[in-house]
Amino acid sequence: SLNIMVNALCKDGKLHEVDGFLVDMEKKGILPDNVTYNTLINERCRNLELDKGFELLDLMKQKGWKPDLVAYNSILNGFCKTEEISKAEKLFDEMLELGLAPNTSTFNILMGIYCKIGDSDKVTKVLEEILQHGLVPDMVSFSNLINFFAKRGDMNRVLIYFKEMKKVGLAPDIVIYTMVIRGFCNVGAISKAIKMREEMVMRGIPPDTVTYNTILGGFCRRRMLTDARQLFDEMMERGVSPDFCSFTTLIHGYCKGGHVDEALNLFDKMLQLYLKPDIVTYNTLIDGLCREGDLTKASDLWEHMSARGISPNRITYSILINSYCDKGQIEEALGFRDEMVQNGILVNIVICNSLVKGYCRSGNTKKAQEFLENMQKDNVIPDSITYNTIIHQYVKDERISEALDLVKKMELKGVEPD
RNA sequence: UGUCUGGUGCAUUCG
Repeated sequence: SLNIMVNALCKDGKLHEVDGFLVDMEKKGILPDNVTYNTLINERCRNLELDKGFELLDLMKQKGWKPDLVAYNSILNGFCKTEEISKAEKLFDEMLELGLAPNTSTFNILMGIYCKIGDSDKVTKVLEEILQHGLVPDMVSFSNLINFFAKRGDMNRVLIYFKEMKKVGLAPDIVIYTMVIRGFCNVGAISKAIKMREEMVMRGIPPDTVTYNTILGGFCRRRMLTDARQLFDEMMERGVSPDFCSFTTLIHGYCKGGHVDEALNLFDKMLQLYLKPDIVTYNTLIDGLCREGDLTKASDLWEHMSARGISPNRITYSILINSYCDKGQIEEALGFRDEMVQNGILVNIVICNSLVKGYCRSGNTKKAQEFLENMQKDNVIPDSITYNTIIHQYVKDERISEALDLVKKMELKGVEPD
């Protein structure tokens, strides 16, 4: 019951109240046990306070408790969250030396790290290790695997794991199905995505709003706006209400398809339904309007947004900056950048790349190249897009030798030309 | 009583 209380306090984010509570309990003669310590260690690690976690680990040893697998898993998870991979790997080896047999959770934590850094070989290896240790991958393992490979469009792998999980008696849930659908959409296999939706319905898992939004996004990316609209209407009929994401997705589709008018209609409809547009909705529309050259409406929306208490974020600014850069109006773009920085938002690589383009378009490749050199001072490292932008401009201007020089330069800097 | 993952929408070059 002490542990239940401690656990409840941790889940409520009231870690600071735990110490007092433990003191009170100690007066009554109730002492923490290893589960108590594990709970606290885990909470500290989740809050990225690994040093505190280790302190607790020492404390529990002092009190005569032997840290068990759960304690180590918590700390391992802490290293995972802070992406201290070598420390995590070291700790894992230590666990083995201590004779602590890892469980599936241990491997899931490791797999999580490799997913995060995008190391697909290691991800696969962890799965093999699970099997080598005589363990069984669980729902979390499969979630990780399917999510990871679906995002990268490796649908062969996704289907292998999807089948495998069924084989070991795990029923894919709505999230798994949606991840698979998203993967198919990403590789443009819309019909397979739709088949998946049918399968989930057959298995008694009706698609929810997120599932629909995923398919909607797939249609929109492939410019299948009629299908998208049909699906959107179908949602209503089936009682799965479109949410603000559904609207934004469709608005995005219409904007990219050059139907900003229809996008604006949807925006009105959204307001009528009392669905609150968020910053993404506004950004999407502002981008669409800028591309149309309708700066009046774009700035109307900016006002509308501000009036509703939503502040422009880095992407909002990048949209405006990019719009001016496209037109070669570098001074206006720089003005917005300055305003942004004054508002405490830092430049990033996307914005710098836009500005490089702005210099190129205003006929000043020299300035563009200067800017490229200087952006490192802002802790922004030029990437292949930065170089490509200028190279393309040189090619367009038939200044081939300068283009080749820059290719050499990017190779020298360790940026891969494509 | 304690440990692990999760699904949808916005900006930069070329595509």
